[in-house]
Amino acid sequence: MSPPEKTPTLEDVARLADVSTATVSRCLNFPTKVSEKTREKVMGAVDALGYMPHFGARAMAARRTFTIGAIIPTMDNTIFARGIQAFQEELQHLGYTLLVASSTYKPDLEADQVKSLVARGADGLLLIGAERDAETYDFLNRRGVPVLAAWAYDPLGAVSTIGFDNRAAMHDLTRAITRRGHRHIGVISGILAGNDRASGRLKGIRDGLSDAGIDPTNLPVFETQYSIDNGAEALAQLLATYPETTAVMCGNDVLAMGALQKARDLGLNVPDDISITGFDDIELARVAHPGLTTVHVPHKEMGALAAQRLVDLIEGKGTRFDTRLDAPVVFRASLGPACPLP
Amino acid sequence: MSPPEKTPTLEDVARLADVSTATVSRCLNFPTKVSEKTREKVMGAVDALGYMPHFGARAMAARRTFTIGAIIPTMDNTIFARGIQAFQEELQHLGYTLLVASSTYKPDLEADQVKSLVARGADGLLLIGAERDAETYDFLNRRGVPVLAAWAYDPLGAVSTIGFDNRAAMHDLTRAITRRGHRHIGVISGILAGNDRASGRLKGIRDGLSDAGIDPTNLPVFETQYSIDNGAEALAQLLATYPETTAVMCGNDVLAMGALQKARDLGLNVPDDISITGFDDIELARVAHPGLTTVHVPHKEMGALAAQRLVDLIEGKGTRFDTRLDAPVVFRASLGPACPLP
DNA sequence: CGCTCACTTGTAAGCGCTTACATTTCGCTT
DNA sequence: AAGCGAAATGTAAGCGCTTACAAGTGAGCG
Repeated sequence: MSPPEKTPTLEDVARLADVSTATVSRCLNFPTKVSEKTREKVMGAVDALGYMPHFGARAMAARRTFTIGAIIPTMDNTIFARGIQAFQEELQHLGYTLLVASSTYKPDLEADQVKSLVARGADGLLLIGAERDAETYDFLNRRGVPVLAAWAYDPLGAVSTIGFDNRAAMHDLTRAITRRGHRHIGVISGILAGNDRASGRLKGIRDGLSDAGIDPTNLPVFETQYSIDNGAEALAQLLATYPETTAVMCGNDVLAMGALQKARDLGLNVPDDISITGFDDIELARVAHPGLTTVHVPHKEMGALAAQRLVDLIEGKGTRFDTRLDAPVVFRASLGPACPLP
Repeated sequence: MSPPEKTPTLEDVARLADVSTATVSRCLNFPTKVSEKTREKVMGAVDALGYMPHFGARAMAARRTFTIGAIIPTMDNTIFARGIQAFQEELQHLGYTLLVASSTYKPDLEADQVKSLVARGADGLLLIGAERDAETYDFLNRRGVPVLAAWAYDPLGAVSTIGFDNRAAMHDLTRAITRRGHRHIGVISGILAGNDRASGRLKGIRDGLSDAGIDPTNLPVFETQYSIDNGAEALAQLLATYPETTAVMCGNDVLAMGALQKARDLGLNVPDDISITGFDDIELARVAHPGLTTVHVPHKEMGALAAQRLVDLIEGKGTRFDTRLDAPVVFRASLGPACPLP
């Protein structure tokens, strides 16, 4: 085992190519600013040495990193995967690198990660949802770091947003359910505290029920962390407490999958005995049996657009963007007959 | 909108606390090396200014980042999520930060990311699987960057590994299947090229069949990327070509889920008409209907141990580790009766 | 009461890169 | 052939932090 060789530096390259460090730097960053001949010499030296610029040094000298940070609540399920994937692809396209962190839905962890990403030199940040401490936004603002809140649409909020209207989408879905004649509806929601998406969705349900003349005051709401198991567990509890329920609206598809499985385990037929709906339209929703009626979130579109907007923000091509996307209801077999209309 | 204030530097803190920059630095990095009194002064100044050390500068000066990079093939499904989650938690515990990149199963993209992570100053790297270009390992070796290959066990390979024996695990599962009397077995595998886990698993199947006196030469193998849809599609093709098949072994749970759904769509009963097995034991496998017989991969244990080993490697507390974990078969309803034993 | 030694603190030299500014080179014009 | 501006290159000053080394400060000791 030979001792690790000193990693080559810009200076080594300069020496080997017999030019100044400035020329090497220019050659790497602005190839056109250098003559054909020297460019070849330099590139030859770069290859020969296997040189790679030291990121920290570059960040320090250039005050730019071409890195963007994203903090997502969880990597544990695929809710955010598609969107982030698209975000990252578009970013790469635009010449930026993505750094992802996961906050496990903890606001204070998120706050720390914001600082850490900024300390790491992130040129901009993608955050999920728009609701968070003003302190965090202040910090970012003071530092001059652009932020984009995705999975959210709030043109009046503190920062640029891109997303859809969680409340409106769930409102639509609720209307579809009440129109089918369902009167006894239960909700399995994600944890509401500090999660504007979850609370927006719940609001949509309540509003939808009101519209249909159903008093949402005593709406059964079971709040639990997003996971299949929790969804299953919640359904069991829900039905134990409110056996008259004919439709269960879940805060996302993962919970709905759990509910679906549990319903089957309980010997219930979906949708004949009970209807179940989700939110997100992840792959699973489509292949589930029965197919899950849910709200389609335009993950890919949102991710790609988010990248563009954020880069625009970073490069000063705008100071505020709010983009609203459609999140239509997708009807599949899990929502079905319940009662004839009254 | 006020202009972004200059972000405070170590020097600002030093000035405010009326000490030298060296003292501030020491105070932050080795609190014990500084007197109680100055520590308070300094920390007061740090808070007052909202100071955060500039990561790049620190990396450059200290030649350490306390950052570890991980490159996983995909974030698109939950295969790696649990393991990485555990890895990250343990890392945090040990005072390190995790940087994740996704290679989308492309070896050359992975190679680039290795370089990028090293340029970013990663003190060590976690890679998935042990099979890759010697060039990459050479590079890492020359740079003196420790690597740990997870989801792999190969004490003779180029680098430290932690994982389980993919071949042996699948061999066990195959034995269980042949013992039930299945003779017509089909395989839905992940892409084999450049994926030692996928090929190890296939080898395990072939070996298992040989053991049972079944010639694996003409074993039907459908190779496809990991996704539910692809699993479904592959099952359809498989059954169209080999209708006599009574058991389908899938390269992972995601493929198996697709196969399960498709089987139902085709009006087949699992396991009465056909048995289906997976690999990984993700949450879905347990709640699926019927429950999926699969190989349990000790994701959490592997992730946590990987963190410890890698940090040991980085801190010079060893130069080579190979850890082998158990990956037992988990029997659930998807593997069932087929034929009475011959 | 002066001296040693163990702590604390300060000084200053980089770490590897970018970039404003100075200088040189080169192709043309006159 | 001299002169000129544009293009190419070099010089050197940082960017914000760590750390070897020097210097200062007291407590404890004879």
